[in-house]
Parts: sequence; structure tokens; C-alpha cells
Amino acid sequence: MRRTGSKPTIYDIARLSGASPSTVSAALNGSWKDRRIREETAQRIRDVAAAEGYSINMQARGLRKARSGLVGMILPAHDNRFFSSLSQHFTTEAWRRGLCPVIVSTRREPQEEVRSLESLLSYAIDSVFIAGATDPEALSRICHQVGLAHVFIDLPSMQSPSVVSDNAAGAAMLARKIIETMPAVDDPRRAKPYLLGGDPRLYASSRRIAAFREAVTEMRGHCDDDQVIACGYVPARAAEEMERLIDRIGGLPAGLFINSIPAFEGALSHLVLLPPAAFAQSVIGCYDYDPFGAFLQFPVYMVWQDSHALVQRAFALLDQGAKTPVLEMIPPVLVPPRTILPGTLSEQG
Amino acid sequence: MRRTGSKPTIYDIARLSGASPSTVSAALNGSWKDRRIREETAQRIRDVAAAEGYSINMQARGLRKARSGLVGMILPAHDNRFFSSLSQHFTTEAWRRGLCPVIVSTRREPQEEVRSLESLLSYAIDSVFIAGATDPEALSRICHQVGLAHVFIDLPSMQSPSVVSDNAAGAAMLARKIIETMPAVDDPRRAKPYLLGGDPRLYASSRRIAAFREAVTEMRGHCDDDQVIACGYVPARAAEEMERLIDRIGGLPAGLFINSIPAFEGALSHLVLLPPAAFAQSVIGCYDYDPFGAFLQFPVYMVWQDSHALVQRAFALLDQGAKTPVLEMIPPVLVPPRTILPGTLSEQG
DNA sequence: TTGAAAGCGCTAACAA
DNA sequence: TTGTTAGCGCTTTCAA
Repeated sequence: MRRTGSKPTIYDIARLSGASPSTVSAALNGSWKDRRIREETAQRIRDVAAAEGYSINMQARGLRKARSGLVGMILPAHDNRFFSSLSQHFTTEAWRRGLCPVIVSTRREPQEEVRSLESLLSYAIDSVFIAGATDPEALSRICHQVGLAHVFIDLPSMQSPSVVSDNAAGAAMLARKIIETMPAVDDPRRAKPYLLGGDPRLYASSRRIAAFREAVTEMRGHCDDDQVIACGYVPARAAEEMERLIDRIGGLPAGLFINSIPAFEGALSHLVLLPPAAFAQSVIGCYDYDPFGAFLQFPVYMVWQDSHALVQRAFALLDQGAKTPVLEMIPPVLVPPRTILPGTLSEQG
Repeated sequence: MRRTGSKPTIYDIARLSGASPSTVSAALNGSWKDRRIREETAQRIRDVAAAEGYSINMQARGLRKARSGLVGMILPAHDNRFFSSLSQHFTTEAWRRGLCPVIVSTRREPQEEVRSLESLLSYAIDSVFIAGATDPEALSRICHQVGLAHVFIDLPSMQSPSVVSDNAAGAAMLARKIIETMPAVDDPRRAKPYLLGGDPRLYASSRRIAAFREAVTEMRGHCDDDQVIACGYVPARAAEEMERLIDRIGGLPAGLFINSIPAFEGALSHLVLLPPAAFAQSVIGCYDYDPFGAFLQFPVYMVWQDSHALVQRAFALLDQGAKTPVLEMIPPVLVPPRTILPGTLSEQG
């Protein structure tokens, strides 16, 4: 008899159904068709299994087949609209394919990224999605070494299949819109558009910054170095830099391009100290979308990145067995002020 | 020689270091101390392992030890500030303890909750955290049946250890603040506070609704049934009901208690259509906190739930091996309008 | 202080 | 059409 409390195994089902373990295995995992097991035998076995509450032990199967059914995702952070949206679509899509998703967050630390990947390898993941990696090439190297299927998302690797949103196009759209809409201001220090936030060492940021510079140069003749304040992603830093800028140029600039939601949140903690009138002479845009961010006291242009499409394309690349370094671009969308995009927050709360 | 491309096993390390597999196993998993293996033998083995890039196969260990090192979390949704904050703290804390976190989201469907739990069981998870379950008792039963350690978060089970935020206290605080601050309004239909959103069948909602009713009754003498519009968590529904309410009572109510961020997002899509003056005669509060929600065109009182504490306490309950149904309460915090809480979004972007 | 060997639950040759 | 058996990589007695 089976040890009580523990789950039944195929040996239990074999005994109970009068079949052999291998027949049970085949009947239960679907391979009975080509193992030429009689329909009724298979059915009898399935009935017994159901009655006993059998469910397969994926560890054992994984060990035997050298495929775990686990798929990993490496993320910088979880509590960030963009990344949590990625992880949402990732888990949904993984389970939909019968895979079990495992997520690690690394707080943008290269060492942790490598450690995380190694942890995931211990669990014998079959493939991994790497989003927003600060050191893509290191991770890419490890994946190639151990022959692990992988795709980069958001921040690409030169050595691996990658899918990113089209940062250059998105940033150009936003910069142009800001410059077009900017009011004329007397003070020359405030008459220019500024960019706040992001890390120029990271691919996404550098693309956005370059696109901002280009748009400014094209539409305004030139772009000064002081117009780009790439102070990183930490809200507190963005808050400081926002304050410093306002002090330096004597008020809000005519145009402000904020690079990412965390930077925006930081800047906001200073912006809210300003009188409402301060915003009359200023146009603000943020690269990234937040439904509440769209309804602040002042209007904000936002850029929405299609995280669903990013994940879908990443899975598609894996499906087609991509190994060579391709770079897929997903176009982002410019969202006018005071607009709620449908279905951005979970429809199910 | 080892098959190229595949990871080295303890047998490879054994051969290379001239020790036996069992000695290697002990040297590498820390049990060498009480297996009385010589310090230098252990060191030699570890050196070889490091040189070969050995990392343990958790599937094999799990199979042998009947402990996988996996810990599961079941969530209704991922792209929701509260739940994504829970999952963030969960993954962080799990990895910190050397456990591998696996998250499933169920879209508030009882069937999916059961299916998800069974999937996790196939992966031989050692324990599971169940957050926001619509049918806690069904899940509780399964866990007890298979002897799986588990804790409920946010929505409790009567049969299992649970940790929830103190919905009654939080809702009472918010309701009282709204009622105290509410302006006097001539139209009697608009002079009362209303509650919008939430599902009265769910524990958290029902507690909040009851607390709202109590506070209203206590401070205003009575609470009419039409003051509670528990229309669920879907933004679109909340938008409809917001519009209907405004039509019915001829404008914004003097006090509006919005139950949850998704309901708020829905309501917002209608609120933004109103002229700014409409908000002068109204006080709005939302149960749940969002940093951008705190800076809308109108002031909003918000309630912050301590998701970090929820997760910590849940792990603590597991640690102490709790099996009996205890219910722990974590107090939430009332956040005044236009306030950014530190560290709510990821400090690291 | 170390090694040999059995076995965790499953799959896949190979036999029958 | 089904059964027997070896083995995935690890841990853990038991023996040496």
C-alpha cells in the first residue's frame, strides 16, 4: 500500500490498474498513441489515476528528459509599471504554453544578474528571458556556454536574439511633440527643452538621449550639453536634479523630457511644490506611460511601450529556435495628455 | 571525458578530483563537516568544482530529498500596484532564503486558482503563499490533503494561517477622514458619502464596506443602501457606475470612498471629464496607494497597505511551522493628499 | 576518513 | 500490445 500523505506515483497506479509502470507512464503523458497501447487500457489507467488523485512529478520527468519545463525571466525590478507588465505577460504566456515561469529580480546589479542566471541554471530552466540587463554580454556568454536558449528584452545583446521597443523612434516622437508645443519664453536658459533621467551607459537610455539630441538639433539648430541630465533611475536622484535645474535656470524649462517613470516619480516630488502657474510656461513629457501619471495637475505627454508585444515576439523568437543575434523593434505609442489607454491596468483588478 | 556542452555532474568532479561521488556530494553541499571529511579533501574538491564550473542540479537533489526548494505564490493579477508589490517582496525574500519563487496569476477565477495550485504541486513546491484568493477554502482543503505548508495573504482562509491587512481599521480611518472633511452641500442626494468599487463577496471588500457603513452610521446617524456601490474590480464597470451616480445625484457627492486602485482608475476616466470646479464641493479617498494617484488635479486621501510586512509575516508564519488557523492583521496607513511615500516605487528603478 | 550502492519517479530502449 | 530494465544526478545509509 501507498504511504499515506504522500502523492501516488506511477507505480501505485500500475499496481492498482494491473498495468506496468511504463504503460502507465505512456498512458498518462500522451505517448500511448505511438506506443500502441490500447485505447481501453489507456482509459482504464487514466481512470485509476484520476481516482487516486495522481499528478505527475515534474522533477522526476525533468531529470529523466533533461528538460524541466521551467522558463526563467531576469528582471531589474518588479514594482515598476513597465517591468511588472512584462512579468505579467510573461507568466501568463508561459503557463499558457504549459511552462512554469520563474522570475528573478536583480536590482540592476551586474553581479546579481550573473548570480541569478546561475541560480536559474541550477533549477535546469529550459530557456530564459533577460529583460533590462545592465551587462547583457556577460549573460549572453554564459547562455551560449551552457547551450541555454535565451532572448533579451528591452536591453539587447549584440550576441543574442533580442527584442526591444524602438527607443529612438519613441524618443524622437516625444521630443518633437515637446518642442513643437513648447511656449516661447523670454529667459534663454528656460527657452530650451531639457531631458532628465536615464543612464547613458544603458542601451535604451542612450538611444533615447541620442534621439532627443537629434530632434533638438534639427528643430532648434543646436543642443547644449547642459540640456541632458542623465542622472539615472533612482527617484531620489531625479528629485535632486529637478530641484537643481529649476534653481539654475530660474524656473521650469519650456520643455521637459523625463526619461522613465521612476525618474518622473522623483521629479514629481519636487514639481508638486511649485505653484500651478509655473506649469503654464512649460510642456512636460515622460518616456513611459502610467494611467495616473496621465492625470496630474499639469498635462503630460507619455510614451507607451507595448510590453505585451515584446513578450510575444520574444516567445516567437524562442519558438523558431533563433540563436543568431537578431534585433527586433517594437514601435511605442505617443499618448496625448489626459488619456487612459484601455486595458493597461489589469481588466480583472 | 565529459560530454561537451552539458553541465558537469558530481561524477565528473569525482573523477577529476580522485574522490568518490558521495564524498564530492558531501564536500559540495556542506554536509562534509559531520561526514568527517578532511578539510583539505573538501577544499580540493571545491577547487575542482569551481574550475569546472559545477553547479548543483536542483531537480536531482529535489527528487532525492523530496524537497524541491521551490516556493509558490498564487496571485489574482500581476499588473496591479498592490499585487505586484507583494510579488516583488515575495521573490526578493524567497531568493534571500535560498528558495526559488514561482508565481502564478489566476485572474480571480476559482477554477484557475485550483488548477494553478495543482500545477505548482506537480513542480513539487515545498510551500505556497496564496494571495487574494476568491475561494480560499477550496485551496486550503487541497493544501491540507497533500500536507503542503501554506499561508494566505490579503484574503484569509478560516482553516489556515493567514495574514491580512487590517481592512476594517483602514476603511474606518479613511471613511472618518472623508466625512470630517466633507463640505456642506445643499442637495441632500449629494450631501452624503458614497462608496464605489469592490466585491462584497470577498473578505477584504466586505470588511471595508462594513467599516464604511459603521463610520457613516456613527457620524451621520444612518447609512442608506444607495450609498454603497460595490461594483467589483473591473475599471470599466467602475467608470459606468461613476457616471451613473453623477447622473443620479446631479454631480459629485460631497464624499467619495473608492475601494481599490482599479476601481479608481475606472472612476478617473469619468472624473476627468468634469470641470475643475466640480471638485471644490467634494472630498475623495481611495483605499490603496499610488504615487501618481496622489497628485491628480484634485486632492485624494489614500490608504497604503504594507505589502512588505504582509510578506514578512507570512514567511515568519511558515518558519514557525504554523498549521492552525491564525489570523494576523497588519495595520494600513492613511496618506494625506499630495504625499509621496518613500521607496514605494523601486528605489532602483 | 572515505567508498559502494540503492533509490527518489519518471522515460525510453529493448524484449517479449 | 505490453513489460523489463537502465539510468537521469543526487543523497544517504551501510560498510570498509
